[in-house]
Amino acid sequence: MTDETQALEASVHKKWEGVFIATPSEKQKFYLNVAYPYPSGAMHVGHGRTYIVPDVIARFWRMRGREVLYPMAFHVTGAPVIGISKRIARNDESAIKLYRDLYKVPQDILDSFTDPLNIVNHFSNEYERVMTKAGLSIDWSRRFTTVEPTYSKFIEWQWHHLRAAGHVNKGAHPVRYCPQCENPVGDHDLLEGDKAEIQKFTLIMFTYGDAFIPCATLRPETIYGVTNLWVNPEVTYVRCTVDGKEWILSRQAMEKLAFQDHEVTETGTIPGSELVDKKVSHPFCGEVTILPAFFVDPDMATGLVMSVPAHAPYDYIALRDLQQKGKYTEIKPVGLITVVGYGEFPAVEAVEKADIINQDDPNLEELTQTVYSAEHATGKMYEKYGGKPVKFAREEVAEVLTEKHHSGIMYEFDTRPVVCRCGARVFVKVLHDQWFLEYSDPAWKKQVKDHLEDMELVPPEVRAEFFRTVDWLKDWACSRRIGLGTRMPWDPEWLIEPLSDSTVYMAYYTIASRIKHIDPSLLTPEVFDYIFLGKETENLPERERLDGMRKEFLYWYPYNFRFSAKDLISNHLTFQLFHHCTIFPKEFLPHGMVVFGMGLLNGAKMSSSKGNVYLLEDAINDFGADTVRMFLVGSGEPWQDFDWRNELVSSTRKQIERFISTIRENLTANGPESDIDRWLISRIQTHISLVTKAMENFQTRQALQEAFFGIESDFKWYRRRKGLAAGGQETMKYLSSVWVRLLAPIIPYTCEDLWKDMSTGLVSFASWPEPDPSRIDVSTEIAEELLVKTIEDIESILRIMRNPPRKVTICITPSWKWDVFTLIANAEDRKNVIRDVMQKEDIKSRGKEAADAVKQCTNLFHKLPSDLVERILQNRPDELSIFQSAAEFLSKDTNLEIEVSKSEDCRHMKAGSALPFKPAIIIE
RNA sequence: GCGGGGAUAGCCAAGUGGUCAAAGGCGAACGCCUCAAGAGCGUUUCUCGUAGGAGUUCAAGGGUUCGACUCCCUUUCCCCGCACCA
Repeated sequence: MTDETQALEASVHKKWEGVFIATPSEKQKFYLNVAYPYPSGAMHVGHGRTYIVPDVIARFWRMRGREVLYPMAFHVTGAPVIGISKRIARNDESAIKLYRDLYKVPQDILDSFTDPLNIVNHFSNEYERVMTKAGLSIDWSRRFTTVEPTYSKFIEWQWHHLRAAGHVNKGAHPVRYCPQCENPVGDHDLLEGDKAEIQKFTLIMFTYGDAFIPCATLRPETIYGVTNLWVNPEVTYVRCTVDGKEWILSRQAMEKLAFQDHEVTETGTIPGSELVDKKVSHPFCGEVTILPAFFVDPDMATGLVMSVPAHAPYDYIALRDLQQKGKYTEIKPVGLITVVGYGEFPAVEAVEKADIINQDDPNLEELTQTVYSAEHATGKMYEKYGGKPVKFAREEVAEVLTEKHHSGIMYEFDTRPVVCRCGARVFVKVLHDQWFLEYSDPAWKKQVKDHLEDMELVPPEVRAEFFRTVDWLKDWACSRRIGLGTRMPWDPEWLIEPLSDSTVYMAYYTIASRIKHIDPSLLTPEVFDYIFLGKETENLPERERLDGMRKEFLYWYPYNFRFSAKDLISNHLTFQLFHHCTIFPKEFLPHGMVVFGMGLLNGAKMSSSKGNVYLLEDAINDFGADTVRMFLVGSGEPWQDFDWRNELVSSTRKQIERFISTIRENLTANGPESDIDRWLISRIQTHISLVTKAMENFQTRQALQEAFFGIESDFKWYRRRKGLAAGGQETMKYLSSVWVRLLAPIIPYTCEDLWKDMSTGLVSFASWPEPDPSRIDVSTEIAEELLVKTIEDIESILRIMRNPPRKVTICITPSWKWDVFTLIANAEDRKNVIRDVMQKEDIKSRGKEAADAVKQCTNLFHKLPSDLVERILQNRPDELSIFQSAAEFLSKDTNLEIEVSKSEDCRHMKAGSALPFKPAIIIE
């Protein structure tokens, strides 16, 4: 960035101090907001776009005379900063490197990061500083963080309502858990196995003497087909008391169950080999034998497996292996499911068909999947087992087993190992007394869907995804043991989960600057009931202040648009609808959402940990804020993914410089006005309309294209037509004034600076240009279009000519061809138009010439853009005088002698090929 | 795997049945200007073409249609989400 730009930005900043504070007024409001940041690091250019695009929209509506509220706050609840501060305290090298080198945190501040609050405080301030630097027109008077006592009071109020509505309930919940850290672990905390999912197995309890042997299965309905159990003879199993009952299972399984809600005590061991050939029994399959199998993994579920050879390829293969050695030949598969495309024993069939050799065959896994999916999709239980489709029977059987036959649940990862960052193995732990938000509630879902129908969603493609998300959401564990945040008002042992304390804060913004003046201890739920719901209670404190807040809320709410990247659709953006629907009456429900695409840096994902980031502040320092803004806006529409490439940014800088010098020159222009001035002014009206429309639709890129390049290219034509003559004084003033205002939302610094020499006041609050239909001059525009097209044709001919040209003759079409063209264009019946036209006396009399003209005009009609055809029909141009008055220009422009004549006055054979809007061109 | 969205010239992108060889920007080439460089301006940028034209294209394959980048089907590839995490 040059010193000049730096000085410019600094001087503009002074003018903007405090001016974007939004206050309710007589004006119509426009309230937009963005998902607030979690300030655990520095902003990069991807964040930049997230806040700059809404700023462009905010600036646009402000200029259109709306009272605009664009607030910002900081989300500091949750656990990440706690981890960060621990790592810094521990002197973890990669953490130190990230914060010291990439985020450029000074050493003394870094030292203070051992307190997590210092991290978020530091970066909140950084965010505000850099956002301001980027020219964001944010009302900072409403800034808050989510750990302030005042905000906590607001959250408590919100949660009272959620609970009163019956949406918060208690339950147990399986989570990934690290015994060493004594904490649940998320994806980010995992060294290995971050894709592992928790699977829910049903434990089928086989009776073995006085003990149970539990077998874990995902397919409880197959219990009817069990022919034997599998045990690994090389493994030593344990006997233990589980919740007062004797179980036999692998040691690993015992350890796992201890985390899953069971009281477990080891009482002895038993070698697997000892279990071989022993009998177990279950009411649903009778007595079966335990057989040896080496595929049984003691670290998978219970370490003992029930065998259903009819429907499970592994079981069949293991059995076949044994039987081929002449053992257990009396055991036969027992079928229980009919499947489309398979016979009595699908697994047997599949295995034999695939030529599986033994139980170590690598293709077995895939084969198993195929059989399982087929059975799940089309399988039906035998009549004697209920006859229901497998997908329904599965749950029903599990239920019966649980209720009557001692079955329970065991959770297990689908892939292993799962390892915590600390190096310890991760287990599935069942957390108790968890609070849940019941997003599964169909009635609640319905409320949200009904409201979604009425919402404005940009781009429209995301609508389907929102509906899918609502359908798909299950109960959400919303209480936490660790992290920063607000405590559950009725159960202060628990903290409110961070995504769940950030769903209605858009309402809090409306009162954020006023509520600071009230002692938090006075902020009872009744106070908020009054502010947000208008509910009166006796003895409300600070009545006057509350009235002020009530007024603000009523003025601003509901918000007009919320902006966020698309990755938040499946949680935050949908959550906030759920919460709004419960807490606020219909008239305060969100009006719209704009969903952004993701950001790339040099074609790769931006990632702080991989060092693939470009900090927003660096970008601003390197190129200037306006350049960064214009590049980000120009790289794609908000909902498209975008890619930041440094080498492309510098040309944006040049464009802004070109704009500045054009405006500066134009302001000193002192020429007289002429036809071409009328043309330019006419064109500007169209540009104003198009830019306005694009902005209204959040098409910021389209708006930029139209406002910058659209006007620039017309201006270039204007300069070309003017030649050396000075621009028209009034026209240039008008152009500059409109142009600067149209670009002000996108490059506000540049425009603010230019504006000071053109008008009083700030361009940020100047009125948005309005198109003036009376200044549209259709015939002048048509005339210029004719010239442009003709020049293009001349150039196209010159390009392929070999001999040096000297003179160009332009032959204008006779008016009867215009009549033909008009008839064709207006004809309702496309197919017979030629015949109809040839019926006309005056045309028919011209014979072959007329017939040719009809064909050519038809052709031409199809080639010209339809809107142009319409315009030239309504304003048939006087081609002769257009070319006569432009002859001098054409001559200079082409550097050739130009002659204009009517085609009937011209002897050249080509003269007859003249058509409407396409004069014959003869170059010699 | 499941759900949602995509694939257009070197790159970013506009374009939803004819008006499309396909807007605009970037990049590149050439020309003008200049002592020169840069900037600026102009032209070109799928292939061919001594007259404003012709030919082959819009991920791949198939289909509907007088006609498809645009509608339908299949395949391949890319992005987002798949949860207790901001």
